[in-house]
Amino acid sequence: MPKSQRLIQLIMMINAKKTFTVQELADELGLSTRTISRDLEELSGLGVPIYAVQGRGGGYRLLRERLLPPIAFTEGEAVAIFFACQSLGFFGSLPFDEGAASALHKFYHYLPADTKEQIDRLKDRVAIWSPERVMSPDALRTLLQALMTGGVVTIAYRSGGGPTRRDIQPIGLYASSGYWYCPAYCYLRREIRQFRADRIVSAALNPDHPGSPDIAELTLWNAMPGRTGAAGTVDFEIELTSRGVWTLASDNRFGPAIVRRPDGSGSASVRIAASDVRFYADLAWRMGEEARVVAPAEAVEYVRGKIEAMRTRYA
Amino acid sequence: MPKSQRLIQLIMMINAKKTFTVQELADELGLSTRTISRDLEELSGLGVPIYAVQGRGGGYRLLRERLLPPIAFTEGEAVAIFFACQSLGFFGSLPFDEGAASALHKFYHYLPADTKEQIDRLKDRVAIWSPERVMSPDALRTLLQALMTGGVVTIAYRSGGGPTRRDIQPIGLYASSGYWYCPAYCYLRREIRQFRADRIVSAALNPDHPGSPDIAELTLWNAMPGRTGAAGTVDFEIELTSRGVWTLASDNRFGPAIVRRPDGSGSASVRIAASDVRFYADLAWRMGEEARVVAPAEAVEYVRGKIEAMRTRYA
DNA sequence: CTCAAATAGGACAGATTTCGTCTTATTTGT
DNA sequence: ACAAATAAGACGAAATCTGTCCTATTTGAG
Repeated sequence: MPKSQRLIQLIMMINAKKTFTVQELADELGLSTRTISRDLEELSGLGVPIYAVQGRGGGYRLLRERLLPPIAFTEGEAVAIFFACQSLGFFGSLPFDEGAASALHKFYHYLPADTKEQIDRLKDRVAIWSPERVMSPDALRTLLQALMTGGVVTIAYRSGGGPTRRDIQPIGLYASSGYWYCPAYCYLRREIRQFRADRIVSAALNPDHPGSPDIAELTLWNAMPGRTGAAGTVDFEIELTSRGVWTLASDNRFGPAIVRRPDGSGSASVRIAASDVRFYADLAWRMGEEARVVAPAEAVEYVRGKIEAMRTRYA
Repeated sequence: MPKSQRLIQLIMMINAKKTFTVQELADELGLSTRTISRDLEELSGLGVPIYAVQGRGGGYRLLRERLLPPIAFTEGEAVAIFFACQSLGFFGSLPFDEGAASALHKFYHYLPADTKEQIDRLKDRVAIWSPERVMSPDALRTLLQALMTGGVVTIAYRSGGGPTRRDIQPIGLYASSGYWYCPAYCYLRREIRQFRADRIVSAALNPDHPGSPDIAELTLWNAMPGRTGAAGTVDFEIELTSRGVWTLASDNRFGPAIVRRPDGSGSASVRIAASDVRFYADLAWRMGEEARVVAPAEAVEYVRGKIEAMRTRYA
């Protein structure tokens, strides 16, 4: 095999191992150690971040960097990666932050001139915003670490009923409309719950609590549909003004269920878990006069109660 | 220069040009055309996506791919890029979709085994969700294209007052809490407006309308603060129950302004543009009994009116 | 149709690099 | 002190690479 090809093969082999000795590589490639030694020297001069540790137990190491072999990216791919990393940056306070930032740099730097131009033009014109970046990334980082090891985290949580302290075993971590949520098994309540990361006041790995392997195996996808409509379902029905139809059309809960009338107004009926009635009633409440809850009776009563409460407050 | 280094230099040179002839490279490197020809052959066999066009005016071309030189990525960077691309995918209906997907593939494929494991573990446990993916990416793609060329787009828009048809010149494109917004100069209203992409029924580039160069130079950042509080400002003041404090603490408009009382309740006062009073009153309305608008009087009246309207509707 | 500008690729001798072996020095953990 | 590693110089033999000189083929332009 010609040297040029061997070097590339070497990069890949190095890439796959963390540490290695010259002897190992020499055996694998059927070459003398001297040759490999020279090759590594050359690679090093070429920018591959390896370094040598002399002495017994020594060998070559990768400088905590894992190099990618010279993959070719499409222009489109490069642009996509750029924006993906950029939006990750906008998200603020998230586990991969620095990684994304430095990748962005390297990436941009090595891009051909005209792709750079294209990116320059778009970079100040396209963005993915997340409304806030108030929380510290510490909690997120801890949760992420627990997620990888399947460990348990002790958190101080600002819940609706006041601050609590509890052990949780994270199952996943997801961002939605600007917040990070962490579904986790709560050892205090003995069930799977969702925690909003910005309400976690402090978080620390709990090394004494082993955690359950069963829970460590759960993923976002099979933990989420936990909304087992245990107590049965009801039909939630609302009347909408024409403006209400317009506003709610883009809602992903009601939107698809809207039935429009010729005059522009409409109605929507969705089947929901009985336990979610209040939640949906609150959704309808937000719409103000544009929506009127028709069923179930419980929801109508709830809204009426709310109206009366408001009247009293504003009397 | 040894061949191995020359090959890498060649990759970079190729990367910088779109097309080139063997002669050019030979001159630049001071080698014979035959050698360069052989080198290119080798590079091609190595996976560099070049192809040749024979005949007069021919030469070598890059297969619409721009290769990156062999950059080394940190493990952290690789993970970050992976998730960045993944979340881009979750966003659905966005211009860089396929690019991100295929980059993801290449990336994953070439990753070292243990980084792969790490990613595998996280991939089903960490996600950035966007609530919906209802809209077709066509409109977005058109807007993006106009953004790059500084062109004008004719859109059919489902606005609050009913469907309209207008020419707009896009200034930017951003995603926020699950929606795509396009700030653009509207030739119908003769001012800069925000359009929500999912309300754009159809969009097509308007080649007859040249568009204004001034507007093409605007970016998201200098177009957004257009909220020039022309008509003066007012203090918007609300009272909060303790639960109200808890809920609103994470709001980025009111959150920082909340003043807590010993009993857990609180109040918040923010200075806003006079024209935004209704908007803020609606925000407060969503909180139901947990918040009571105190000032300005206009907002209090607005809420009272809303309560009465609700009473009537639910009578 | 013809010409010029490209790539495609074979053959071969001579130049150059690469490789293995041998050697010595140095570092470092046990 | 020893063993296991890297570091690096020297040198002849082997392998590769390079340039030159070919011939074919493709393709656009006049």
